[in-house]
Amino acid sequence: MNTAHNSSTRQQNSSTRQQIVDAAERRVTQVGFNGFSYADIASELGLTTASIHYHFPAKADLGVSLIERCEQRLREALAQVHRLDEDPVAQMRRLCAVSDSAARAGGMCLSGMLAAEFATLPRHMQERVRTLIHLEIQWLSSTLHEGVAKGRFVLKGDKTEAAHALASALHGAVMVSRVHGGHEAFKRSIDLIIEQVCQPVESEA
Amino acid sequence: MNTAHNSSTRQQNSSTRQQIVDAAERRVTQVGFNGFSYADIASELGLTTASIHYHFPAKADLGVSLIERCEQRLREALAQVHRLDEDPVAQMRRLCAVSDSAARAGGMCLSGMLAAEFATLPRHMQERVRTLIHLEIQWLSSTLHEGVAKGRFVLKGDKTEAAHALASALHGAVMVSRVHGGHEAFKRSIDLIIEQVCQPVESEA
DNA sequence: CTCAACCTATCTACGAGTAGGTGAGCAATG
DNA sequence: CATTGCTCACCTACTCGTAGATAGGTTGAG
Repeated sequence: MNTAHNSSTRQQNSSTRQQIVDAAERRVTQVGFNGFSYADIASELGLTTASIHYHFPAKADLGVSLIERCEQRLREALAQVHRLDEDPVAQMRRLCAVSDSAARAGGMCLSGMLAAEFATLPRHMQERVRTLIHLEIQWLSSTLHEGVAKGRFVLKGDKTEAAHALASALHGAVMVSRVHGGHEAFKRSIDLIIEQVCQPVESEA
Repeated sequence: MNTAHNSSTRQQNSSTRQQIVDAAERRVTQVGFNGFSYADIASELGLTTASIHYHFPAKADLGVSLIERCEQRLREALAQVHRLDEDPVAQMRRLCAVSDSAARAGGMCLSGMLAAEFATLPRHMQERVRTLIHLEIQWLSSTLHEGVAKGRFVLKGDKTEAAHALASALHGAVMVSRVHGGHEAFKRSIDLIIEQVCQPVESEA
């Protein structure tokens, strides 16, 4: 279940801590950061709230860890993409897949949910949310640049603006489709948006 | 202070009740339905929480009133549009203006925020949120139909799908831009999306 | 023996909701 | 036309539950 041999730096036990963050992430995507309590996670994991406070003294600490992990995953995926020189259209599909799994589960992306809750979040979390969303848009933007350069996308205007619009559409589609239309509507929406905004040139049939 | 002469049907005093709903709406668009308390509204209006409970026994009642009022405004606007046979491109701009004012204020649309909070809302509110979003999409859809018929939009695919995508993009743009890019980014995003998805034919210069 | 990783027990706060009271305004009636 | 009675709109003063957080004890592995 747990492949970590802790051979690396330190990070103590990590199993329980990991599970807490996992559970918190699931909750956030479903009910938001303010929608769950330590008690919820504790009962799910068979712990007490005090034990969670041991790992994350304040809820904001848990929130920050959550975002940082998500951000790190994004950076790693981004590095992977650059290392493998992955096809831009495939990159785009990969990024959409994140939203897609969120939509399939009837939840939202971490970043989207936290953007909605933004005004109620602790300062530290707000800054992290900003950088997380910024990173998403950067990814989209660089994918578009690369895709246009390689002739895989057709796109006249500014790439950063298009990236911003695509990120908006993705997060919006997840949000809207979970109350109206469901996962099918989500897929049709983003297919349409991607098609219209950056006109991907599929490899061929 | 109170301009109501109660000469009409009934609806009792309505002034305070109105103010409560107004205050609640402002709060919801900024911090969400779960982000404010009766105490917040009470102190803003110089009342006690008990007084608000008098008008809205449970918070869910306030929430439902909130949504119903919003829905009614939408229906009225829709009726107005049909009565005046307003230009489809102008209709589209009008609907965008709602999101625009929300984005300008750094908040979200009522429907968008409630969609994000969906899983934590009382059942009664959930149903209303569904119909509200449904109505928005219907409006967009009929506007697109009409616009295409009148040659004001260029749009090949299914209108309902495009409407869904547009609604998603609008709500997403409001949500994303308030944590990254601000109002300017919002405007650029929706301009781009509208342009790409339905290619409005402007009257002329 | 020490320390990480839990636990029990408790505190404080705040939020939703309730109970019951007050006073202004109006309506009917003796 | 003054009295009685009712209701609306608000109040004070709570209850009850829950959430975040703390203090300090226990356990088990190295």
